[in-house]
Amino acid sequence: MVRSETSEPGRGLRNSHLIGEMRPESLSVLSSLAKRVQLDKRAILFFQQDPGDAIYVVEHGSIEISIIGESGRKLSLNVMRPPDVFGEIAALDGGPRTATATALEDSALLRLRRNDIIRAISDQPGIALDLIGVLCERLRWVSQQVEDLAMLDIEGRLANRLIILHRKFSDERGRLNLSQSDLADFLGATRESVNKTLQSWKSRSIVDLSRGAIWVLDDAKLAAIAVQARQL
Amino acid sequence: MVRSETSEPGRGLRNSHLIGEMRPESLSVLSSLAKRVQLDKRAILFFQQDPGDAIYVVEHGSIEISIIGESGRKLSLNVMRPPDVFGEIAALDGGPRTATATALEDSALLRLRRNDIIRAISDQPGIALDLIGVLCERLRWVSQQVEDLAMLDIEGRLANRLIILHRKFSDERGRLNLSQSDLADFLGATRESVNKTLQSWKSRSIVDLSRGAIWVLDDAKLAAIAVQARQL
DNA sequence: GAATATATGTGAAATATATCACAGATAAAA
DNA sequence: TTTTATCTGTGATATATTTCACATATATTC
Repeated sequence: MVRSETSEPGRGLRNSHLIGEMRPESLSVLSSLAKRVQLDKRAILFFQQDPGDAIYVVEHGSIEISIIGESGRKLSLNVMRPPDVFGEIAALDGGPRTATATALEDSALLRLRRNDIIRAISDQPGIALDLIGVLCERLRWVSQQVEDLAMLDIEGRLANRLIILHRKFSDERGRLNLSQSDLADFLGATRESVNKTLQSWKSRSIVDLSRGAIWVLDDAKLAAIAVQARQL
Repeated sequence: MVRSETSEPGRGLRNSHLIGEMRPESLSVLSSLAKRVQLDKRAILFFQQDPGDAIYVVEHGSIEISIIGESGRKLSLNVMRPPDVFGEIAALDGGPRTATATALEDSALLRLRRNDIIRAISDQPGIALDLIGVLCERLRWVSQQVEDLAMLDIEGRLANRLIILHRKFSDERGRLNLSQSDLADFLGATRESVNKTLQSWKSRSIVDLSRGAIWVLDDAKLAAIAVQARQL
């Protein structure tokens, strides 16, 4: 699955979000420690519960972070793209992976190992603050997910997610390449339910649909649906 | 609501979980910066969305961390007791509060402000690692919550939560002081649904019930129910 | 192009849970 | 004690969502 791993360090690190928030002096310390990892499409980088001590930075491609239940049901938590960082929980606390990471397409990552991170922190204490920033960001994301799951019905959750996914993944023409099944996995809902909601939105010209793709036509109406769902 | 705030620092800090994981040399730095806060029962320390830059350590009492929807529905995320730490997200990243903190009883807290924390980190870089530990722990907790909400039905969620709450809050005689409404708020479910599940467990001698209290009689059976729920 | 796989669209039935409407029970206040 | 408020217990009904069972459309492979 993991195609290759070289020790070529990285210009890629310079563009990462982690790095984006980092002081320049932290940069050289970390870049020199990173190793590049190549993943084929559908390769699984790690499973939930695995031991694992590395943090990853996405250079190219996209990595899905998901929870796979024992029943086989999947809940997608996030899709990481350049210059996102993931894997930080297990990397930093030494515990098992809290989720599964899968390549959605051929991808290239930079890997930083726990010991190297700890060592880098003692050289450059500012790095710890940057990592704290990443963890806080992740906590806000997951907390929002809890709130949505507990408070919103499918229409509300779908409106919320679609807005976010659209912002992050749509191409120049507003096309979001995502099957309705995959979208359903993001909500903790079934494909059928998602389809029915999308159909009703299509009839109101809020979205347009085709095989494997969604266009958001009316961002404002979606936002209104999301807001309204919170008030019920 | 906030009864008083003195600058008396703290032996209390020494017992905290934050501190429990900390190097002794970090200790004196932080203790000297903490201020004590007294809260009356039902006092609200902060609301979700509030600005806020302090982290708190529970000295006495208990603080409920919850999300309150615009509809008024409440989802309880956690109850913090000595020596728990909370409020770390906003304190560390400077953003708004992600949840509401309410005193369930008269409580005493230690408050550490953002600037003091940052300053303490530059004196004692090890403190940053301790904070990273707290954030990772919180991420694991919230991630588990997402998984439970998305994957488990009410019976499964109730079994899970009850095991955890029982471990954390039951007194020597195994009595858990918690109304069924409050328990329902922990699950994102209604009191009625919780009651019906508890009744069925009572008939199987898994729990015993009285006004405002629950006894877990058969921990193992509860665990079995939780495991089984994951496989559906 | 034919065959095969994958994605979408859609109704009917089954299921889980919420909502509603009460009737005790128990505790707190007067 | 009487009153009042707050919990608990429980059925009937309503509702959201899943499950199931297909038909159709669109890609991919042979």
